[in-house]
Amino acid sequence: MAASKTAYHHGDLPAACLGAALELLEEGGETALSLRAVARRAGVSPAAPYRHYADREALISAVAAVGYRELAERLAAAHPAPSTPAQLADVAVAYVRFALERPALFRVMFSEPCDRDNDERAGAIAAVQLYLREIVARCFPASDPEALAPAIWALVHGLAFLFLDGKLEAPTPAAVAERVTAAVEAMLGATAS
Amino acid sequence: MAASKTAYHHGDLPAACLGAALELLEEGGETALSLRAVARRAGVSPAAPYRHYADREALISAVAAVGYRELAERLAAAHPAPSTPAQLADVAVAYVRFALERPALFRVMFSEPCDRDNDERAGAIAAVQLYLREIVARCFPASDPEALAPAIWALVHGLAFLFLDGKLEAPTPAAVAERVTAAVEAMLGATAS
DNA sequence: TCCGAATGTTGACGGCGCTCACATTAGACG
DNA sequence: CGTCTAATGTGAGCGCCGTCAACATTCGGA
Repeated sequence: MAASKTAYHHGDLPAACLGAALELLEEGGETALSLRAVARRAGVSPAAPYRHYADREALISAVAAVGYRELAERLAAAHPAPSTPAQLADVAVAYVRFALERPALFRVMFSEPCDRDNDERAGAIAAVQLYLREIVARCFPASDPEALAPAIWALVHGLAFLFLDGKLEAPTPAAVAERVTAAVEAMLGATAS
Repeated sequence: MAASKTAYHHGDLPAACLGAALELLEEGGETALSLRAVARRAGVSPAAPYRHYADREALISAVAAVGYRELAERLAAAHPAPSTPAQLADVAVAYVRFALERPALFRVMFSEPCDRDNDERAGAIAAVQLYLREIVARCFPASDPEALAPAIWALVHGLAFLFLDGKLEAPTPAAVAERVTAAVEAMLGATAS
């Protein structure tokens, strides 16, 4: 739009690449996310993205960062500040639902060695951990959050991946939600009582 | 060895490909596992593997199947028939340790859409589920295995991936084991009591 | 012994990530 | 308002990849 007059300089290639990458991911999965395809979609030569992203990994990290933000929004929308196991289960369902609705994005967020040098990703992870610790402290005041928070994250994260990879089956989103709440309550209901 | 006289027909190319694939995976991670590299290592032309594996996916599925067998062995070695939460925790530690010691193989086993048409993979998954259900029935006779077994698998599986992807930190294998047992007991100790 | 089926080779196609030399332009500075 | 530099995009090209089709070789049964 703002750059239509020149046709040489794009205007905002970094953002355009990010958008194109997210679209490609949605449409064709991880494999469809190639730098060349991104460049094509942005209407630019194959080498242009390299001015803004060091390599494919860098673009993917940027995509992952977007994913972290969207996941955080979804969790907050499920419940802003859960304080009971049932509310925690709602957040867990939102987590798994996000994974199943945007599988490629979720995989990009978590299925990579996750280079430490990316501050944005590291920050997002730290934020998740802090967020979880608060929830656990509210829901289970008697527990040790240092042990329970990672355990809960692992439980939910594991459910997400097992469903994603077809290791656990559930025909409908509602069935998924049911199995997730069942799993969470099977573990945490007991802990709470 | 047995095929050195002809030099045209390999002798057992499928097995050689599988072996080469596992080696490449160990040495260079997922990215190093290309059909061409496998063919090179097997001392054969790039197109030869296609006589035995329909495509890259098929080879990878075969690799994954090997991984499932090895994982099963490791779990059985940790404890043949766990019947207490502590013994279950040992199995959990073995699971996570396997993931961390052979990260690329573990990723291949679980980080793929897992095409349904592969009986071998589907069978392996079913076996894991059955195995787990038995353990749960032994450890927590009062519980509903239908809900608890997937939950436990998810917990351990999630721990494995979070460690693998650097989302949870632990400097040494011993520290990993400690965190895993802590997580398992934080959840299951309460359930058992 | 001979012939078909199984197996391996050669060569090719398009796509990929990435690099380098070059072209174009924006924007700071005089 | 002009000029020069740094930022940005282009084009060509490298080696790798997955995959296929046509061809060569060999094994095993009739």
